[in-house]
Amino acid sequence: MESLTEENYIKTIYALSQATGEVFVSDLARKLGVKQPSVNSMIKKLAAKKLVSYAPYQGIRLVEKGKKEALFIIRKHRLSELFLVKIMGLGWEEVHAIAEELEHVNSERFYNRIDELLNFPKVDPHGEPIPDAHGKIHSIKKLALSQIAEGATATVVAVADDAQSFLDHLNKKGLQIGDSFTLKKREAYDGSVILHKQKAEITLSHTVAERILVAG
Amino acid sequence: MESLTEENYIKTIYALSQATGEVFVSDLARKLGVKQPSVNSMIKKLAAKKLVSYAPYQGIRLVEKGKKEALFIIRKHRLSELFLVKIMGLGWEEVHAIAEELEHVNSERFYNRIDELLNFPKVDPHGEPIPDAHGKIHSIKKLALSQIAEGATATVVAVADDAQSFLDHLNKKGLQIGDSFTLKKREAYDGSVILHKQKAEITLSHTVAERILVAG
DNA sequence: TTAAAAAGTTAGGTGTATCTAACAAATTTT
DNA sequence: AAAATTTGTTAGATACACCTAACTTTTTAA
Repeated sequence: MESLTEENYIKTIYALSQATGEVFVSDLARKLGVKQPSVNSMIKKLAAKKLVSYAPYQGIRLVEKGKKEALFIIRKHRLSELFLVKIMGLGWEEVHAIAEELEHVNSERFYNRIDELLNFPKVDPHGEPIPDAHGKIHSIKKLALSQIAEGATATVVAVADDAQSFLDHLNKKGLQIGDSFTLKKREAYDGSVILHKQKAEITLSHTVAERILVAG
Repeated sequence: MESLTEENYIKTIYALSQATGEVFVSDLARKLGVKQPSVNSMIKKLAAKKLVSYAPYQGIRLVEKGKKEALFIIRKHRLSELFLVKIMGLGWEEVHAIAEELEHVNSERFYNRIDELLNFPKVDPHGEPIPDAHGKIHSIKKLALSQIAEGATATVVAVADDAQSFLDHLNKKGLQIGDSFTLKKREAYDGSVILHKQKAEITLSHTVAERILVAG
């Protein structure tokens, strides 16, 4: 059984490693709003518990046990969000903060019941996959952004082109792996799309949209 | 904003003072499963925050601010229990433990929404009154079943014990909140009672009858 | 009314999670 | 290659909530 703090570290390590691959002490400190020495000692502790592996300047990595932990926390978070939207009738933009608290509730019974009431959902309101009761994530179908429907919400999960120029282009547009958006409009004559990502509006050509893989 | 630990102290002080009037350091230590010195220093802290007043050998008392705190925690606990039973479909005997965790969730929005969905209920699944959004309690006079007269008719409104084993016992006897009955006979030698509930005859020991609260 | 039991206190110590200050190692920039 | 920046470390301190051991005060029972 991990402490609330340990849970937050593990969850954040997972999230950051999904987003950027490598997780440094400094990244984690920034994300958690604590100072580096705090992260340093917590990482040592998590490493001693065999939840993470770590070598300076090479990043923190979750090992099997830690990854499993992370998936269970994420399961609780995402089920909570969906539950708050679907059953409690709250708005998807206001549920994150509440789910941050609910995710630390310690009751298999509670979460399995939510799962059941929601009919074993595969994704949360942000389109993120929900790990099942065994901690398994059902591999999400990846779709080209160019193929999704107007009005649909999705999350960028991969790119189909590794070229520097392409990635630079995405950076300039302000789009990266992990970003969720709603497809606002598709122009019929050239297939370009207008996305809404949080408050920003992003326009992408069909060529670019074809190379972005989304799920949701 | 109080810490989780402080919340638990305040809630327990309230509960014990309802049950027995006076709350001693030793009572609180026993109930919370900590040692007396721990309670001693926490009480000092709560007193410094003007949440309780305390004099050795005279008991701990919640002052206005502390009482208000307590009522809000109790509101969250009882709304959680009712919510777990009514909306999540869990059994009344299994919700106490989950509500212990939910009650520390920090979201007015969440609890007010539950309140709304449940249509501003007055009592929880154990018949205990639920403080409203302003911390006000509307209560009815409750009497121990062990104290009512032979021949009298009454309705079960609450239980004075949340223990799983006790609730299971009541379920086995076929008695729940809201049931009406007539007290047919009280055995003089051991205080056990025989109730008639519709056509059924239910026998309860004195110990059990003491823990069932009824309204006439 | 004295002895025993219960109630409460202080002193000093533990583990957790954080901090600042000072320093060291690696990477990036110039 | 030197300088600057980023990244990471250790050492030592703090607040919290708990503990044990030793002690005192009050209440209760013999």
